[in-house]
Amino acid sequence: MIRFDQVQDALLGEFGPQHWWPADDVFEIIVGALLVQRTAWRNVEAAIAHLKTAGLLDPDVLRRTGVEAIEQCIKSTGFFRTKAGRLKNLAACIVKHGGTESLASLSTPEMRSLLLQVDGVGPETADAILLYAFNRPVVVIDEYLRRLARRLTPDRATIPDNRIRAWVAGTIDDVVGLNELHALVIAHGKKSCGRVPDCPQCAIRSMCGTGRTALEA
DNA sequence: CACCAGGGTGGTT
DNA sequence: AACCACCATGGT
Repeated sequence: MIRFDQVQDALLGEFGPQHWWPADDVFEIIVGALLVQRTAWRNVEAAIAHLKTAGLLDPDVLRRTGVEAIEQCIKSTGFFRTKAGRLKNLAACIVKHGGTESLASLSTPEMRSLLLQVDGVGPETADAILLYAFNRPVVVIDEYLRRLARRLTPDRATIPDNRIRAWVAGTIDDVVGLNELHALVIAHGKKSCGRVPDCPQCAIRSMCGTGRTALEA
């Protein structure tokens, strides 16, 4: 089986450091993780700037703010009605448990199940929050990673999420590495080679399938 | 014009 | 359990 740290090295060589997450504040990272659902990041930046200007980038404030005001700020992210409600759900959950500082004392499994109880937070968003906002060593699994894992196997077999987790964690188990990996996987997936079978042009090519691409065969 | 973007939910087979 | 429509704006 291909070592995932080698995959990461190859991606790093091709795409360079991604320096995620582009924020310093914990709650801002959490808000960004929610708003970026099915949305390009550049459209999230404007929304966060609006929220910051309006003074809404705080759990206790956001929790008690009307949805219309929130919708106005986040319109650029799409699904703004859905996301305004989800932001309030998240803020309410955080306040209920004493703020981000108190949450930080929870174990990773505890925090994960807590996040998953919030309407609008699914597995990927929860894991992104754990990794990028709370610095927990978590493997964030998205469609890009599933696709990548599949093409790295000899028979292109679909691999269950828990297997992907174990596979990645086998060689990448630290926060910095997992942080960089998720960002690199997305950078790779967004490029055209990420959608073409066996990555005919990129650094991953030699690792796909049996080690030979369809083009070389 | 069509298609995609750092998903999740609820309903239907 | 596997699909499906839906959410909705902004860029290419």
